[in-house]
Amino acid sequence: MSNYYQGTSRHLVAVDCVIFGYEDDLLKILLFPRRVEPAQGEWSLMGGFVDENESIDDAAIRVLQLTTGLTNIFMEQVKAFSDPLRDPGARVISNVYFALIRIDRQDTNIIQAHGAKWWPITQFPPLIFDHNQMVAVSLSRLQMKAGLNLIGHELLPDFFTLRMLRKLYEAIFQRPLDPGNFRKKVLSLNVLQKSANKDKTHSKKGSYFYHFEKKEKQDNGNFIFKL
Amino acid sequence: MSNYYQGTSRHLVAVDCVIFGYEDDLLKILLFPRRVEPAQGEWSLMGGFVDENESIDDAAIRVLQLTTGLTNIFMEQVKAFSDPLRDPGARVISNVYFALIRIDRQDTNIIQAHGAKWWPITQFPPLIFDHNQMVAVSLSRLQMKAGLNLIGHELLPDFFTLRMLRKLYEAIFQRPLDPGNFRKKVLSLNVLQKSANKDKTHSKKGSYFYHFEKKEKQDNGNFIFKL
DNA sequence: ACAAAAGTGTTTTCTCTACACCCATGA
DNA sequence: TCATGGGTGTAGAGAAAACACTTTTGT
Repeated sequence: MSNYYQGTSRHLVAVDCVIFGYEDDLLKILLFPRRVEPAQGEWSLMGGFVDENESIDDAAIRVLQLTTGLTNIFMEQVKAFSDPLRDPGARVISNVYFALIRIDRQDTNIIQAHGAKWWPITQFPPLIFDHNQMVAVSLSRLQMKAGLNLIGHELLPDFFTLRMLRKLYEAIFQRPLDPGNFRKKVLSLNVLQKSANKDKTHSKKGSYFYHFEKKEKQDNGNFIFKL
Repeated sequence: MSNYYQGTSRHLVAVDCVIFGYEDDLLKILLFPRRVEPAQGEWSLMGGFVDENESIDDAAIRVLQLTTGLTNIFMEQVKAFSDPLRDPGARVISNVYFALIRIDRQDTNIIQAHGAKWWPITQFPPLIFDHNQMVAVSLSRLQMKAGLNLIGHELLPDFFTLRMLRKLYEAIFQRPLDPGNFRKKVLSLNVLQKSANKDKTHSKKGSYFYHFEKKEKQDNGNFIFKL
């Protein structure tokens, strides 16, 4: 084997996770007070370093598991942030992931042990380093994904009303959507199954709960919503 | 400053570039015979390691400059490939970029000095490691981008016919496009300026040359073509 | 009875698509 | 004049948007 690889720089490589959740009709992100210097105590995304023998995907999965107690989370690589000066503590190349989790399923103890807090995407404190930018890029990636596929499975409880799904999309795209048109569009995709029960908390009439059909015949390739 | 960053693994970080060009009505990629072991002599993307004090963007720009002689190239980060075993020579995390260059502007000497060769995207030799996958992901990213913005500025000569632009899109999406509809759609974007000259090589009547207007008022946010 | 949200239907507008058809010109 | 690609026009399908209207039920 050659020594081609010798004499070249080696880098600290990290992952940072933009963790999205949905609660109280609001799209939220999970933020943590940073435990170490520099910028100790300030709000940041949760991250961690990539180990010798794991892929960065695996590193992100590990970080998510440690911070939320959840496995099998939907998650997608966003992009790498690599300005040599982005982290004043050291030269760290960070790979950003966005994750979608169901807040109702998280392990509250683990979350609290980290001092983590859910913040609305429309109103969260300033973040360290380039983490604000990471959130912004992740949100637009989430919008892109939500326009391509019907998400909700990843963010809502098993059973949800069309109102909830619409509110979720309104939170993601940050604009109101016509209830009637939304309903027609979503149901035309034939991936939702109506249940027998109704949610009566928001209206006298009540709205039916739906849930996602088992086998995902998704990836229709067409856009659901204009962005 | 804390020693939080100590004791963590350091990694070789590389960039690999999927270089797209357009020639003879074909979308092509630029491939290189690998100069070092392992897999010496086999076809691969051009890549290089990220130095201590450069961003990975800068590393990609540097690699592009070294291999094509071009600066100021359009280029976009695609994703990181990080399987610990992806490179049998060492554990290397590679960030893939796709670049769009005008073949007519490249520095032929530099290209030839590397033994590089342009291959049609529809027919190129097997590549080393996970480079085939890198090309596949980059192509679909290119399709996404071409559907969002009108590209062509990055791949075509300054003056081009609508035929050329259409052929480019046909090459990118790998399907025929209706000439009349394509013309109407593209011209409705109001970013092309008709010139006085005609190209008579493809028809007796000749087709006008167009060029992109100076100030890009692009990013209309809407899709140009269904994917 | 009424208010309020769930749910349905209708109308208008816009875009995509297919395809017919005219135009210009070199051979 | 005729074949060929350039360029224009048009009719139909389908989707999106706007919005009127009906249903249900707790208060």
